[in-house]
Amino acid sequence: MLDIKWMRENRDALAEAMRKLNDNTAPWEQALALDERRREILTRVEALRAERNSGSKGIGLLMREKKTAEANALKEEMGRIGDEIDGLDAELRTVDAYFEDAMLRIPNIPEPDVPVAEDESGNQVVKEWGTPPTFDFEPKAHWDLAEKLDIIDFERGVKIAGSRFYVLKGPAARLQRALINWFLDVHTAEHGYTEVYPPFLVREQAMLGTGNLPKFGDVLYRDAEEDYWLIPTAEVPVTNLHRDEILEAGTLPRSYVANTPCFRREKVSAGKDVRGIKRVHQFQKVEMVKFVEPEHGREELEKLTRDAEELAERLGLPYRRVAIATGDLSFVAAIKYDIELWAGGCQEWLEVSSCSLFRDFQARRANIRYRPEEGKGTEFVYTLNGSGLALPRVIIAILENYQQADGSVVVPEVLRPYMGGLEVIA
RNA sequence: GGAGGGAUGGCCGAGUGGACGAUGGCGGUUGUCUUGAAAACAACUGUGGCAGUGAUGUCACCGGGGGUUCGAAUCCCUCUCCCUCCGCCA
Repeated sequence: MLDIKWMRENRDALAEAMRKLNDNTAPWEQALALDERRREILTRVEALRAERNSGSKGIGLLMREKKTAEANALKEEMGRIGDEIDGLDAELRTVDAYFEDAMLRIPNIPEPDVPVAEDESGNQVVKEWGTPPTFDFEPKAHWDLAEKLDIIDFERGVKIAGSRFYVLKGPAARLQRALINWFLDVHTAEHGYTEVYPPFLVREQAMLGTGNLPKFGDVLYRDAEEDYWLIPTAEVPVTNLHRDEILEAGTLPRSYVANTPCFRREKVSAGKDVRGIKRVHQFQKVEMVKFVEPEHGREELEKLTRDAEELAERLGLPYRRVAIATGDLSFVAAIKYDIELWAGGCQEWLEVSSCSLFRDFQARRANIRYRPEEGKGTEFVYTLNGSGLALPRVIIAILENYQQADGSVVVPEVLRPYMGGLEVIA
């Protein structure tokens, strides 16, 4: 959520930002109009309340002095004011509801250095690491490799749960577990993150806090009878750890890492990427989340992004960092880098991490504040997050890049201690 | 799932319709005293909205939402969470 005061005072900058985002649907003009109307009513209703408050006190005094007739006359007058307040209150409530809803549907403002473009065609590769492997044979896609090795069971996944579900088996299941454990060990032991195990089902309020609702309910799974939503990423429960809290400045930055399943309806992309495990309804992901002071936002984004990239480097997987353009930026992000791994079989760059700075956008929604050491009062924290990393696509990259002519797959060295010393999946 | 009890400021805890944004204690900040510290004493010590350049004024907030009333922390309804007992269960 944006700061309404800032919106009032920077109407032009706001309009310019929405233009850059290529978003014609954001109800920012409605929000500003509703805000004006809201304040108008508020001023009037509060003046009436002040009048009624002092009148009511007067009634109390008169009653004590047994001046019943005067008290009754005053009661009648206050009753009339009360009716007027009720009328304005009802109007205020309606205006407020529309105002809140509009505010929740306005996207974040991009950072000044985000590439400006209408859509993803403006995304910029800002860094490349490693060399895509070359093969002296025809490299296979992971679905072929996995089927031959009998380590991913696509058919039974579909039998049990439908399309876009899969079963990891034997060495593939263990490879995923090895990756998760190694990721968590690196982040906690070397990068200063605290591991958490959060709920995978959350209340609507939590989804509103991170910005997944109200706009993106169509990609979420939910309980039909109760207020439970399945998390699409650990970002949701972990960011909400500190909802409605005031953190002491000395305890910032706070860095958390969590390994959770992620559930996504992937409704928008039906028919796309149906083969393999590139786009699925359920997958495991290790997610990093930070709460920081505003002045350290950008610096922490760089650190977070490096924390993710380092994993790819140590796995020996070629990757590139992509700066996402304004028109392709997610609703909540002020700036976002995607990390994409090269997959030598299907010859594609696969997004395995999105590292974002949200500034105070999520913190305003979730009411996460801190007390600055200097000065008084409270400020909203800045939140950040990024995957480190999403499992299925890392598995794809390992299978495809480390494949050998006979269809076997070499296990990256850093993972061998986590695989019981296994060197080759054959 | 059934029955009952509860939720008050950073923490503990009082308050059952009228001067209560809320007694008191703890904690915190500042000051006095002291060479310094402790102790003692004193003052201050919640969050946010609106109007105003400002001093300031005003409104809201006693778990969330709604209602009754001239007036609600206090009465009623509802939701959430916590506790006790019963049932069930990895």
